[in-house]
Amino acid sequence: MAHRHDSEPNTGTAQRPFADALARLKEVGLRPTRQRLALAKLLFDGGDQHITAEQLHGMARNASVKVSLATVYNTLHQFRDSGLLREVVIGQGRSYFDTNIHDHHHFFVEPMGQLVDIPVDSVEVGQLPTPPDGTVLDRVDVIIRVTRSA
Amino acid sequence: MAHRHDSEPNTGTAQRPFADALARLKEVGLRPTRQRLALAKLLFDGGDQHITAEQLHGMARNASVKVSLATVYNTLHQFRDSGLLREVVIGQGRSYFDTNIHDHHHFFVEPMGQLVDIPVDSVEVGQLPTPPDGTVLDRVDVIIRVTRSA
DNA sequence: ACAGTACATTAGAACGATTATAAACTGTTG
DNA sequence: CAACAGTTTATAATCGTTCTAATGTACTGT
Ligand SMILES: [Mn+2]
Ligand SMILES: [Mn+2]
Ligand SMILES: [Zn+2]
Ligand SMILES: [Zn+2]
Repeated sequence: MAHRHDSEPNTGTAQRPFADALARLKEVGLRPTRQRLALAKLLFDGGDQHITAEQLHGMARNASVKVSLATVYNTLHQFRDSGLLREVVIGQGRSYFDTNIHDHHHFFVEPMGQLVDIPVDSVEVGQLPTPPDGTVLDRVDVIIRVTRSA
Repeated sequence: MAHRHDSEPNTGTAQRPFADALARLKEVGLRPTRQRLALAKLLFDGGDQHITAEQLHGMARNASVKVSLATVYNTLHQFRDSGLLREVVIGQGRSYFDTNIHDHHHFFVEPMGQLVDIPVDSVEVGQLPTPPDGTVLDRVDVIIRVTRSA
């Protein structure tokens, strides 16, 4: 299986943060290298987050993990391709990688570009129109753009 | 007024494509320069379109309109700020400028990145969650990602 | 019409995020 | 351990976009 579903019973990974990184990599068939283990830990320990490549690189540096920006990009893309992460492209040319891989939507707080999750059942999207000829539905993104008001 | 509403009676601009460009610029208080007139014509003559800066620059070149890419960007942004265009940021770092300024949503055909309009009442988005504290709702974008199937 | 001025256009450089390259390194297998 | 495939890395390249500052143009008042 490529990724885990929300409704599956918890297999333990969420509870054992330190052993988890290795298990995740094994599961998707990626070699557990120093860099991937460290990045997996940074990504999956603690709650869900929406993080850019630059930010993750900064977190790594901050945690004294020696890893190049190129590897951060490589790893994020591999994790995305393996279903460990979801990529959210939003704003001008910025990619966020979302550790919440369940079906959900987003608030996008401009202008600083912060993402906030919206549970999928908080938005009633009924009655989808049929896709254009020769195309098949991939995914529905609802982005609620909000701005600072205070 | 900053822009025209869907429900207003047609004031004639849609019917008189050639006189239209000038009228539109006047309406929003932009000087009718050679470049802006030419770009307005390319944008607003004919049906609605979703166009990138590069594409519009290409259309201009193709129509023997001498205009720099910088001016194409400047003009698109001015038109957007004036309410003549809507900007749709989607895909990795690409901006589309949408001549359909009415409230509506989009199919996004990957991987070539074509946009197709969805009338706003074809998608039932009810029951929006309340925005995060200190923020106020700006706009709701529904993007239905589809892929080639044939 | 003309000068004065604010606004607009432009080529080219700069930018920021991302992707490609190709050489050095490391995990795994036998 | 040897051998190989897979991985990491510094660095260059790319892409769309924005900035700069020099030149050109549209409007205003006389
Ligand atoms: Mn699934
Ligand atoms: Mn309106
Ligand atoms: Zn999310
Ligand atoms: Zn549209």
